[in-house]
Amino acid sequence: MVRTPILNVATIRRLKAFAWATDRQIERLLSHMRLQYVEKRTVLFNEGVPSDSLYLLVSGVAKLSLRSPDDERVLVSLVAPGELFGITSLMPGMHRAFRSEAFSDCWVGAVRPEVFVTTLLDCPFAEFSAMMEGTVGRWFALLYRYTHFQNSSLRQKLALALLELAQKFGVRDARGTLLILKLTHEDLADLVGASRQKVTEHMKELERQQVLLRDRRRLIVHPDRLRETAGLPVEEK
Amino acid sequence: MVRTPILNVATIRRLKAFAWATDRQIERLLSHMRLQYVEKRTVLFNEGVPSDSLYLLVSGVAKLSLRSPDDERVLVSLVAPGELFGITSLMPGMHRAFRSEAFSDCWVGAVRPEVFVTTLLDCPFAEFSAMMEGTVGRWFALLYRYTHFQNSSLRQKLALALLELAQKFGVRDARGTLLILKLTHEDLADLVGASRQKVTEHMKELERQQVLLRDRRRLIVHPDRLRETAGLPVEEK
DNA sequence: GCTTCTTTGTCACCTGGGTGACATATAAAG
DNA sequence: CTTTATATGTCACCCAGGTGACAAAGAAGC
Repeated sequence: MVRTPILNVATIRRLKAFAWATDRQIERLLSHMRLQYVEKRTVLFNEGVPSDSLYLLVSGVAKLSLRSPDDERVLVSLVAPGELFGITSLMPGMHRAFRSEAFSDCWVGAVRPEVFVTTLLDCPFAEFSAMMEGTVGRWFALLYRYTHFQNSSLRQKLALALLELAQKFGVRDARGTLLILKLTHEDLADLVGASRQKVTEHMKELERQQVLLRDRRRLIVHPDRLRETAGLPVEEK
Repeated sequence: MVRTPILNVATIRRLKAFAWATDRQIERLLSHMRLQYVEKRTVLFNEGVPSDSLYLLVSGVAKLSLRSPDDERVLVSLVAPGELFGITSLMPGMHRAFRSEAFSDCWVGAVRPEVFVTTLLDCPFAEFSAMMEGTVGRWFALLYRYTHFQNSSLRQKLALALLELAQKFGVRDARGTLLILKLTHEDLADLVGASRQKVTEHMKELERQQVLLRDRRRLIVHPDRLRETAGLPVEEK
């Protein structure tokens, strides 16, 4: 039998969660928090689904993971009691980046992100979340790339890196997406953590496969084919 | 000769920066922004230094990098015009995670983070930054680990992952830091993106070297020696 | 034009870590 | 105390990618 934990200000303080908040704020927040028991191995949310809740791990251990190209699970992080997770919910329209599941039996508190922001910060949710997106949103893209690097071949890493570059520096072109940057193979190698020589080899190969082409020192890439070689589900954002 | 760009609301809109802000807010922000020209290869800030400015890339390309254990440079990201960078300045007392330098000649605008927050969001800086730290701070630790994985050997990755776990799940113990978690080698393998077998081998080796020891199925690690095998500067944070 | 520097392309060779296949421990279940 | 499942150890073998070395192309300077 499982004893339901008591969630009050003292518990929160012991967990060292919301350390910056006042007792009054925490009380208000708790009154909006749904506490739930999650059995080991149960999935709380899956990557890709819309995110509408923010979670506080009260006890147990939670796990964040994602599926890599070759269908392996990458364990991104283990969540400790007192940690907030499901943070994509703080950014408007952002979908879950990772799957979350209980690594052991857990007690989890869930709040709506709007409630979270408006109780702890005296500011409209829409403004806060726009701010978050504008500042840390970019870092998420980085985390995305790096977590997906795990268990990927050099070819896949290259494709992933080029995709990110295409989003940032690409302009539409008759032949594909032109990167307005002069990148050497050495730069690319540093970006994906590989040797210059192997990057050269793979770039040649990608050219051969029509995934990209070069006009002088400028790259023109074909995003759809890049997604494919990166082993991503074709289409979507 | 270099022509100084004009920074006004129209320019900002063209750059698609601060898309969520009103014209008035942008005007106020611009009045506090110092515009500077940065020549290719010039370092704007180094990893590890206190962060007191937030930057907007106006033109050119900037580069974020870090030094890996074996003293190689890891190119973490290339920054495009319109992007904000130097975001650690939004979190109190946080030091720069990466070095930033001009990848090409750049024009960069700098603001104090307090000004940034208080002009764009009607809320005290201290509250906002505490909130940021409490929510996205954890994600930075993740990004830190993953960027440092680049160019690291399996042994170093393991050490890095164990360090992170020690911070989250460790309790002081006579013999070191005890991880209150039962982790299988398979879990560790998923965490660092390696095969179970090799993890077993390296864990044995780390035991032999007194970097960690096992009490039944619980791990006791020695953080300082872990830092060392991870190739990190010993001590600090 | 020639010279020099940087970038690309292609080798041959080596090594860290993946894979499959076991044996042995340890824990859980009955 | 058995039985069964799950974790750990160890090995032989293979391969992606690192390393060094060098040639060929572009760029840039003079």
